[in-house]
Amino acid sequence: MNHIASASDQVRSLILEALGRLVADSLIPAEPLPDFTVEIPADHAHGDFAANIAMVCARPLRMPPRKIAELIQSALILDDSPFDKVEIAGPGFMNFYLGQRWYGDVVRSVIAEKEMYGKTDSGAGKRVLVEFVSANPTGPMHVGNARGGAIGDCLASVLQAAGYQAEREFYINDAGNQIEKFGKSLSLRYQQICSEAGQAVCKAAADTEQVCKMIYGEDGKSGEFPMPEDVYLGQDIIAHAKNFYDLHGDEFLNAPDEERRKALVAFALPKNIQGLEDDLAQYRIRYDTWFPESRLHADGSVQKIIQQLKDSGYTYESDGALWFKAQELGADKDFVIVRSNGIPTYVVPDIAYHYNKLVTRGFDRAIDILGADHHGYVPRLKAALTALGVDASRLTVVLMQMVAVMRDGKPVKQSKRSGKALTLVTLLEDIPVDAARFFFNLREANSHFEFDLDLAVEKSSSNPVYYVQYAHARICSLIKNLADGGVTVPPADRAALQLLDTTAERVLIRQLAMLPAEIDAAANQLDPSRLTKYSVDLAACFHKFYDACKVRDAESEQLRDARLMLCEATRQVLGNVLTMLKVTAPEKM
RNA sequence: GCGCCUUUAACUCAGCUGGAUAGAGUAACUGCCUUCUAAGCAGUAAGCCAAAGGUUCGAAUCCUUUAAGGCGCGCCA
Repeated sequence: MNHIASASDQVRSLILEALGRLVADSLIPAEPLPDFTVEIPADHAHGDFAANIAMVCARPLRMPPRKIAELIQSALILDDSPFDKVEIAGPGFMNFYLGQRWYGDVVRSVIAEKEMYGKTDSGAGKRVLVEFVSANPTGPMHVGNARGGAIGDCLASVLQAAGYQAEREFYINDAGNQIEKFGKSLSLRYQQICSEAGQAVCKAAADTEQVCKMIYGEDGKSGEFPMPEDVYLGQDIIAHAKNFYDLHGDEFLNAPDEERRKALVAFALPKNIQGLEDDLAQYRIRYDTWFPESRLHADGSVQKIIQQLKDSGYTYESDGALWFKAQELGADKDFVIVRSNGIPTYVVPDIAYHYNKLVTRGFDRAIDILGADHHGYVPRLKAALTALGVDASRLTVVLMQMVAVMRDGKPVKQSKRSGKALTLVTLLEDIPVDAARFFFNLREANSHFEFDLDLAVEKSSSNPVYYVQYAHARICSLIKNLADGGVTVPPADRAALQLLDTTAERVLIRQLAMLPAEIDAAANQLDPSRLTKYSVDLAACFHKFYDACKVRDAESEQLRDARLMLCEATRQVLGNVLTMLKVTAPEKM
């Protein structure tokens, strides 16, 4: 039950009814009315809902706003409404104040609806595919993937809570140039290991890890084991080569280049993909689908898309390559889809992939979580979909700004190529999953994010996740204490709940009431960080209530029971939100 | 050169479709545990909302210009 939305709707209809009476009594002229807003004022001294009807009517009615407000007020009938009173304030705002019954109803709803409380059906069962992380399987995941993971996973949860049929998907780039590069890198490392110098290292080193370190050297490419420019240098590549060597010895050393690379990729790639799956599982992310790019090549989708693009008339040949007229469809410039060497560029599988999502599999919407460095590519992808006759607005790309990793107050360079970037796994060795997920979801995707390593490693109370978890643990402990004394949470009782009338109690209840509206807002704006912020606010409301109101030693048993119900409702809501964020809700800390 | 993003307190950031005296958390300083978890609460101090114009009853929010920073602009992915 969304008590906020329903109260807000009632403000609107009460005003419209009042205006109708005023017109009927000829107290105001029958003019068409402009739109007006009903909002929740920042300061609750200004009521629980404020309407600007009088101000927006000033011009068409040619009357001062406060005068209009007074007329409307005199015509309002508040009986049977959730409101106690209406006041006129400031330049002509009409401030509506909720009555005690409304507050009690919120608590009753939460307790009755339990883990269902907060869910809405705004999504009307529409099928949405959320694709996120989709990290390159040629190496480990980095900090940016950690952010994308937290955002994408929570967004999917939020959409589900808002009544969408949301699925999570990981797109595996297991084809194309980067796989070539992967093979080349593995092959070179394998050859190095087979070499005399490599064998010497293997004998001298105690284990594979040490072999990797020694071969990697200072920067991964110099010293005894030089590497060219266009390869992956990370130690994980060396480890794969070494493991492959341990299995096969040098039997592939003199094999044709192509064959050696193929064997190495076939050996290493599945391991990497499994690694991604394991690491993400540790990060509490489980995908509905792992979709391999190679499938689109194998089933002819890529070739078919090229033909369809040609048929659309939006292609032309130039310099022996096939170009797509993206500019005519809103993108910044045209781009190549098939190189002069006959190999399609990376965008083609991408187009085929999104076509697969929206047409072949028939999702109503596709949402991609991408790093901001891909922003230039989005209009191109959309242009291609448009050419294919797909409504491009069904694809929404949520861009996340880069994560700036800070150590000792200075930015840490994230070099992907040298393999020295901070990995998700390393990160999770230092900070708990709860903290990482919460932290990466604290800011909206579009905000530039500063990740302070020293702070994250600290595990200190400055991390807001503890603040929220503490509120939950505090309630659990409180309820347990009372239960030990024979006092259990009573069945929702309307009369008792009327007693919750102090500021702290009412503020807390209003915050409980906000959950469904927050979920809808987060789903509409594709911004799951709203829920994280909501949980912090809710925890703050509870801590204040806890400080201001005694439960066990309340003035009366009835009040004690009412407060106990409020605690239970708060525990429920905190739990519901933390579940969505996949952060644990501890019973004690 | 062109495009996208950002600029709010000492630091990290909120501020919903324009609304009433600009918010939180850190850090600083003051108080509050013989009573339900002090990982908490209350308070003090801290701001020319990057700058300048414009739109209107009303602007941190919308428009234009400027400045600073980040990221893109390949027959790489």
